[in-house]
Amino acid sequence: MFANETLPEGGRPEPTEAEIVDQIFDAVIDQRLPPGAKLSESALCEAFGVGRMRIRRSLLLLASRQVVDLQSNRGAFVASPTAAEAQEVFESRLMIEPNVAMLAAERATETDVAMLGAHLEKEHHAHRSDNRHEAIRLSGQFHVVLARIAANRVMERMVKELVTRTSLIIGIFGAPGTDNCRDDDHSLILEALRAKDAAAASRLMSEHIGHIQTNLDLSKGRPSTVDLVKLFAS
Amino acid sequence: MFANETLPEGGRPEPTEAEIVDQIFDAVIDQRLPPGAKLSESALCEAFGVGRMRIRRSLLLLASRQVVDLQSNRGAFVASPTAAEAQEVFESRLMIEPNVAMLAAERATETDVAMLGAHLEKEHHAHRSDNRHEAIRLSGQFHVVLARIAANRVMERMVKELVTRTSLIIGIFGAPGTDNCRDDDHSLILEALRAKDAAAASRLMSEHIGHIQTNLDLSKGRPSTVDLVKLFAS
DNA sequence: GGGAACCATTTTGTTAACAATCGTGTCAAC
DNA sequence: GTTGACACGATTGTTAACAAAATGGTTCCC
Repeated sequence: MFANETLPEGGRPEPTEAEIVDQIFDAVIDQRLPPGAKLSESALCEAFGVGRMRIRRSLLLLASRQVVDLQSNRGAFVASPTAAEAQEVFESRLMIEPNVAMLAAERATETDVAMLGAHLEKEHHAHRSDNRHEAIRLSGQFHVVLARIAANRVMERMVKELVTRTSLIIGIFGAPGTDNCRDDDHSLILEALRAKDAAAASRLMSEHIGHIQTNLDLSKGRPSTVDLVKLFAS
Repeated sequence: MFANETLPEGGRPEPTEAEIVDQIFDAVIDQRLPPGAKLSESALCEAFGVGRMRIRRSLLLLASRQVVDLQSNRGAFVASPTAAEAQEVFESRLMIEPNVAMLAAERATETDVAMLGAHLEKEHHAHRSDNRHEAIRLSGQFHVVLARIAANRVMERMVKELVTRTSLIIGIFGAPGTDNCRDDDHSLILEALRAKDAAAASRLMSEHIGHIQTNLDLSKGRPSTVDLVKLFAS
């Protein structure tokens, strides 16, 4: 009679922890959830329609991937990477993603290339129609799709985490107007995949990450604990 | 009166989740916990002297790092990587660790080199005294220490996870007698660090991981679900 | 008027009891 | 003697009530 027993009443089928985590990841990537945002348990319970236990597990998983900051007796907050952490994230991306792009170029089937092409098309479309959140989300997702083409789940998880943290970093250290990924770079990488040119894919990815980093000002940062002193001086 | 309120009675000061996770990591690395071992909640509660809640959180964290396998309504088991997963782990290590070694060579202070030297000395000692578990543990730890010298926490966490999973892989696919890391390789890497030769450190690490992989037979593996069919055919 | 202490409310953390599921052993039937 | 079903025990999963901590507002004192 009922398609799913766990439907309370015409609602949705009770998201699992992984789904909750993914949704929060996406919200962080496209900057609907800014760094420092409070993630109160009760609000999340209502938002996802699940019990507190599941929310707490999800928050723990998010914390284990450095996307949320779990403060004792205070609650969960979207992480606010420091300049030092930002440095580490980009350093890691520069270590990992060129190799991922290389692998992807070696392993991409025609189907993969077509899929990535379609993804890029959506990216362009979102850009043209000024759909900012969608554009940012797809732009980050591009890197994850590439990792999926490389067919290495370890790398895929890693890239997803790093892309998400990069969104937070851009939110803190980025110039307000600039995009995080210029999609021209993505187009070039797609071409390298299409040509099965692994070396080019690797090089282009290095440059691409360099471009992202260029648009940041890691010195501006967010108040560390001493900011109050500066404020007091003025 | 009492040094710590949370001492039940002369016991230890209630390990935190991170400590429990670390201890289980260590036990997996030095193969005291073999792949597939059952990790029952009650046993762990008793072992660590903590409540069930903390154990469950720890298991969730371990599962999120692919070190334990959480099966619904059945319990937690130490992970048993498949051949495909093993392939992904080594692929990832080959992407990451040469770069980590490179960074470490660039950034190692004299103190770092001395510390790593001391670590290697302990490694040799454990080998000479046939302390198998200690030798394996230190051997794996070497890679983590290197990542710490590279001063990148993202990479450090990653390396720790990959080293741990490698121990499981060796437990499944490795020849029983062989060591996972030949410490000669480690000595060479230390020399590269001492000489601040980043390129050599990177190359040596690549070769080293290749050596580990050489001692595996990814075809032997453990029965997948289809084994019954093969058995039936014979 | 400003500041500090106090109390109330809200939110998080923990504990314990309950429910559900799985594995195992037993018993009966074929 | 083997196979199937059944029931028991043990272990995991969930829920709900409780305890503790922090935030915010109020009041009192200086």
